[in-house]
Amino acid sequence: MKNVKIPEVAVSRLSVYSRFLTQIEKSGVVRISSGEIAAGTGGTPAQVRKDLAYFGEFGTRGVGYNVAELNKEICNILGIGKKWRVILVGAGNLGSALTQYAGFKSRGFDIEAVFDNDLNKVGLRLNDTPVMAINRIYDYVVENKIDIAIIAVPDKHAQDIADLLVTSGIKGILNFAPVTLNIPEDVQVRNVDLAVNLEILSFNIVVNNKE
Amino acid sequence: MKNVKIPEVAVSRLSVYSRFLTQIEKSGVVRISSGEIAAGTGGTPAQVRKDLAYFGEFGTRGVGYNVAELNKEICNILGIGKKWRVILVGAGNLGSALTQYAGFKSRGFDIEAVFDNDLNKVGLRLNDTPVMAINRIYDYVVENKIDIAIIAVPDKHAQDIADLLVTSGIKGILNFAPVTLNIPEDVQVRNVDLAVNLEILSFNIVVNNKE
DNA sequence: TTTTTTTATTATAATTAGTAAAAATTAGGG
DNA sequence: CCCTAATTTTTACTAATTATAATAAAAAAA
Repeated sequence: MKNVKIPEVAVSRLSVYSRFLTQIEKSGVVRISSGEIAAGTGGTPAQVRKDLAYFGEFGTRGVGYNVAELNKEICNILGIGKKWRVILVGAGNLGSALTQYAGFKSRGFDIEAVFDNDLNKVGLRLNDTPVMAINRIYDYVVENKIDIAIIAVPDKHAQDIADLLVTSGIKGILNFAPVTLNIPEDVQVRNVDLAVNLEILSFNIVVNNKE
Repeated sequence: MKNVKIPEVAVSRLSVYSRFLTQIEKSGVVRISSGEIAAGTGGTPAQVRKDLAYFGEFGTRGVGYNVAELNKEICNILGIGKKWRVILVGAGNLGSALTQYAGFKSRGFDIEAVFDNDLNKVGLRLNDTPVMAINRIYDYVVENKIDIAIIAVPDKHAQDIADLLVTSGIKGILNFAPVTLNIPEDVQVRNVDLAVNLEILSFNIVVNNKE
């Protein structure tokens, strides 16, 4: 493996390229140029090529890229299709939305169990996914070798859940609680803060109107 | 206003600082240093200071920052407390979760109406927010001077909704549909792609395990 | 064969982050 | 009450990262 650090923004763009390519592939297009990828994903051709160049040579000069082939490569790079084992903690509104979210399943991230501390929910199914008690997380993760956990619990419980998950050997956490989690370095974390996005938008609107 | 471009990552960090300060303020802390802010938000002291320095001098040398004062400044910078008028398009699972999302309301972003094309939902209330028909969006945005719209509709409808919103004079769009929207430059857009985050996580796990 | 298209690679520029030095404030000791 | 030491921000500078542009190479078309 190449020993250059890959910028995280580049990785996130790869993900977007892949989504675009999947869509394009369905519509029967076989070959595509960096310019077309850029147009479809809101970037520049140079950046598309640069992002891909981090990982290898996937195109043919004078021709472009083979859609299916390139998409396969990107999926490999991103670790999609590895059949990650994923659980969700928190069966609230957001949790419920996430179990339904088509974008997860279609990309190989299938939530197989939901955990909640509300005993009225335990034993039921949330959009066809079984709901279990929080105190069963540890055993479940260990026994089923769960890779990734999605945290969608209220702020104040997030760190406790995270600690529990870390102890049980989870590899990655996607955190929707708007708090900064304290997690050991070898466990990967991504924070999705919905309010932050709205606030950046707000800032941009204000700046834009001032100019 | 200063004429230096502010990095978007800096803005997003400001948002996180503010959230942290709000929390700290509640617990009665009056003064705080950049180091403490960094520790609480997962950054470095230098970066905290740098981010703040883009906008002015908020601290006192040898002392630190006044928690309440600094938070107020950041909120001003981000445009929080401006009482943005926000609507949501799409009353599905995700939409439902978003109307409930505490992080929005507590930061001044109160969703005042929801729009959906399912006539069975129209006229009802989604978590206390009225649901209206899609074809009323234009008039509603114009008449009520709506600032921001949140798009939480299926992919294939997202661009149409966006076009409609743009025509009606919206200032900003928070897009949850995993597609690249075509929007004029003077309208601000933020894309929140949940699957992308999971894929970056996946990539990081793979890379981490290889090392 | 020559021109056009398009990628890969290298080089340059721009942006962003980090470091170190300077300045200001507080607090303690003489 | 003044001086010194400790703390912490501000500012200027340096380093690292990321993006853009330019160039070279390969393939296809004319």
